[in-house]
Amino acid sequence: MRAALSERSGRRRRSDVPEATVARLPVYLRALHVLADGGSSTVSSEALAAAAGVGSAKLRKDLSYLGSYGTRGVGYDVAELVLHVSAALGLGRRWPVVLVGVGNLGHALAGYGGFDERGFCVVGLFDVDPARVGERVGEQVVRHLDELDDVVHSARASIGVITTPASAAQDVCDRLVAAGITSVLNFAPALLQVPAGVDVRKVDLSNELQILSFHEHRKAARALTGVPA
Amino acid sequence: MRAALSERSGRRRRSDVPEATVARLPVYLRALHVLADGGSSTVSSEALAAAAGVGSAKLRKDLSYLGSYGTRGVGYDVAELVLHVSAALGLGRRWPVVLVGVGNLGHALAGYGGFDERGFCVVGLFDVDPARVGERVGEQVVRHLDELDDVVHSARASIGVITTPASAAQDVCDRLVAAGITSVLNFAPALLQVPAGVDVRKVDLSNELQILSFHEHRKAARALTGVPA
DNA sequence: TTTTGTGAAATGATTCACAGCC
DNA sequence: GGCTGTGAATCATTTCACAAAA
Repeated sequence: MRAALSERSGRRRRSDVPEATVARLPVYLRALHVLADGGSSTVSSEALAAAAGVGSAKLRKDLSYLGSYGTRGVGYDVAELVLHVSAALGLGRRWPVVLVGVGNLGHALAGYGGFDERGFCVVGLFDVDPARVGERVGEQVVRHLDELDDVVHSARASIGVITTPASAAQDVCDRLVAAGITSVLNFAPALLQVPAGVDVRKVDLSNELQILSFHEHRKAARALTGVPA
Repeated sequence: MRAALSERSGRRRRSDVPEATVARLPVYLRALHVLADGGSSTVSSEALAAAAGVGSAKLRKDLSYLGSYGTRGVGYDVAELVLHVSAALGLGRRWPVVLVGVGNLGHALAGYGGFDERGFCVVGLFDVDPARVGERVGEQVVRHLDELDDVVHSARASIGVITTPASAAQDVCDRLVAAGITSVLNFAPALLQVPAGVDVRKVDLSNELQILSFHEHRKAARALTGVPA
């Protein structure tokens, strides 16, 4: 028996897009920008799908969750589709982002130019190491983590990036959430515990390498077992 | 009409693990190491699942693809399971890795300690910028990209990491593949074209942020539309 | 009694294939 | 004639729920 949600419908609502589709929208958006820069004004699902590295049927179905923005017999208007995909991704505004942990990786990410071009801007860099506090990185000066609340509130930031060692990640995450952050991008190799309503995505270098090594291993085994192709 | 593969069976073979499961094995492995370091010698699927952030049924089914390594009524032997999961991931050996593009991000990754602890070792750093060639980073000296073939062959590397700008990524990828690399981890925001038999995984900061902004946007919309919980 | 391992059911994602529109 | 949008079919993944083992 479940608490009565306002309709336990199996039907998909107009505004909820499958997770798998959401994860591909940024890819489509980037492909669209490339096409626009290349001078295309319209594009077929076939061509856009090729540029994005997916099948055309998948692309069309993905876009259909956002609305019906193509023209049969013609294709999609590139500029128009950029707007619709951007809107779906919430890129009508610029999102302020705070980053905690200004070590090697934090430095690299803070210096990454793509931030501003893609709808985000770094409004605060934080660390606990006194040797790093005060250092200038890009447009920002590294602040002590104690100033997190002030910055998150005054910049109205809701997205935080964690680039600390694993041992500090949960504590930092708790402080981010306490300050009002509701989306976290975690580069630390640690599982983060967060309250409901907070989204976490994780990026982990060694996980990715281990997934590749699984496949390498399998390929090597195949070669030995004598599978020709 | 398809070329006759040696049996077009719908049945899953003993040694092929679903992709979704493969992607979780590194997570389980890390959780197991944490448990081992904490002194646990056995663990139940419930406890390991909690440590890994998944449901216990999913964990058990995932592990069941590797074999039957638990004891009913007891759980899994931590040390033994570490060995089995490591073996499945192909971590019985150390994988040599080459990295191309020693900018901000390349520097950061090259300096990342976790490499060696997790079954990998960097055997070559490459760049085309003469200003960077010769620079010492960690244990390695940055080489010119022209030396790629030599190093890949002599170190028998099969995994390559790309941390160049997007504009160089495809060319670098082609050179990696030509040198014999068959697994690529791509940090450049570009779609890579590779021949069959080569695996590519992509990590993209702005994609991740845009996925988060999608959800932030939706949360904000929900709040306005007056959804209480 | 406790906990695994796993068929079977349920859910989610992808692909097919074509009606409908330009 | 060409291409989108989308039901229906297929395929993949997750969850359920319980028999079997220790």
